[in-house]
Amino acid sequence: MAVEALSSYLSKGDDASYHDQVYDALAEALTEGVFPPGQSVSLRTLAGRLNVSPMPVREAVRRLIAEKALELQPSNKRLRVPSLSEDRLHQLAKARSWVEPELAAIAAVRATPELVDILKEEDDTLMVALSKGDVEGYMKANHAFHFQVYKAAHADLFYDMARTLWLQTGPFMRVVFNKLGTVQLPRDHHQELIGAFAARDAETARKAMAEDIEEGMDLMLEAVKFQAA
Amino acid sequence: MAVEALSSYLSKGDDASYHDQVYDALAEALTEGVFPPGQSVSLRTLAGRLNVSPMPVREAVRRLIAEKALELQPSNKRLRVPSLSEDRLHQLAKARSWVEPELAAIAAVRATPELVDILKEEDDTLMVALSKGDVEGYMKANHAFHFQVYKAAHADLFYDMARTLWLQTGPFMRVVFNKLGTVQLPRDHHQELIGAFAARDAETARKAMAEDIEEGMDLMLEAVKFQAA
DNA sequence: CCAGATGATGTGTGATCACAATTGTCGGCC
DNA sequence: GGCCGACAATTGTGATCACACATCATCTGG
Repeated sequence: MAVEALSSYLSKGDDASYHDQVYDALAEALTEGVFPPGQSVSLRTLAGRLNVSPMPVREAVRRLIAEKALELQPSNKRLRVPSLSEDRLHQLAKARSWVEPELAAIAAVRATPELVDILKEEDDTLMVALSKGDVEGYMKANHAFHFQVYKAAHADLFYDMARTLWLQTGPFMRVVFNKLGTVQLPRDHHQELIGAFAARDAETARKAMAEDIEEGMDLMLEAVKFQAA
Repeated sequence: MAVEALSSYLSKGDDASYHDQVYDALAEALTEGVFPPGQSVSLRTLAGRLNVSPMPVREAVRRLIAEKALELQPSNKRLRVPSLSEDRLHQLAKARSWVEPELAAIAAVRATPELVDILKEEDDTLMVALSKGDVEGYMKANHAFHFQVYKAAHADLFYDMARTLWLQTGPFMRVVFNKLGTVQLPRDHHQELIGAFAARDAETARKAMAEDIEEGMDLMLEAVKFQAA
């Protein structure tokens, strides 16, 4: 079970507070889809896996609940990784299709040659994972690529919105991509994006990012419709 | 000091958990601008004012920090109501100008005659507050009006995004509007909005909401520029 | 052999205590 | 009279305990 490997997500020797470290660990695990939707978790179990008392876990989890990355089931009040309804996934797609192209446009005009180089590297490791059929590696690299872009925009509010949206899509995305296999994964628009960044062309960057996201989310929307039937 | 009246925000006799009640109380107080930006607060003080132990307050506050409605100062790690930079306010304006018209458009096609009646009533109380020069009453009524619309959209994700954005703008809005007085407050587009709802016209509703928000946020942007000088 | 009651376990929630760090406040000194 | 240092109060963080409730296992009675 995935939960056991959690402690590897803990940043070691950090001077940040425990609940921040726990939050980071859980957030990363969630966006990378370590937890499948519907997975139930518990404070004490997580605390045990992370070698901390339940206290910091409570605060980290409270924050994740606020970001809809976790939920308390109304019936038993027990903790769980949320499943996505078709309606909610549709809203997520719309929201992502607005914020993330916006971030790409902002980042493009501020792009530096260094950033372009970093993006090329990230995209290389992504392609390697793809060719090896490594879904986990693909998701990790894809996440790294996108957020390298978003960080470069220096737009905190939008950045956090994107982060929250990925937090919600992560678990479901992992399930879908696992089922599809890397062969059917969307041919991403990262090359167009890198080109737009090199040229500092905001509108091309915006459009490339929009297409990248829409294709990915379309896959998930199809999957959720299929699952409903 | 505003903090003292906090207990009136607590929903009495509710069977919800304490931290939820505390959260609701603080959230409402923040969106209505009871706390000025920069105001420092403390867990034990809030707990005392709300007649609960510090424990539920910690969880409520943790959630509000996640939503950027409160912040921990990096230096002291002490709790504070955040101030808005011009850049952040700009992002808030952009985000609100996207989500809230979206919500209005969705709600418009689902509009019922009952909703239209409710909106008319809310708008009446808003106008009364305006004519009396009652800034607090205006903000309360305006908040109620908008979220009556957003609730009708039945789009949870967008709704929560709007809620979070209001949470962040609330404290600053109160300061600005207090300085301006109700005379200079933006002539809202609520009548157009109500008309669009009666006709179930999504695009007119979207445009009216967009203009409503942009005018309000423009006032705040001017204020923040003035304050910077 | 199976169904229903009963105890054991695990759950989130809240209270209380301990601790290190920061802030605020007095008193005394120059 | 104004500044500085020691002491007291307050802060957020974490750990531990208690409790009500839900879930699950076991055992008993038919």
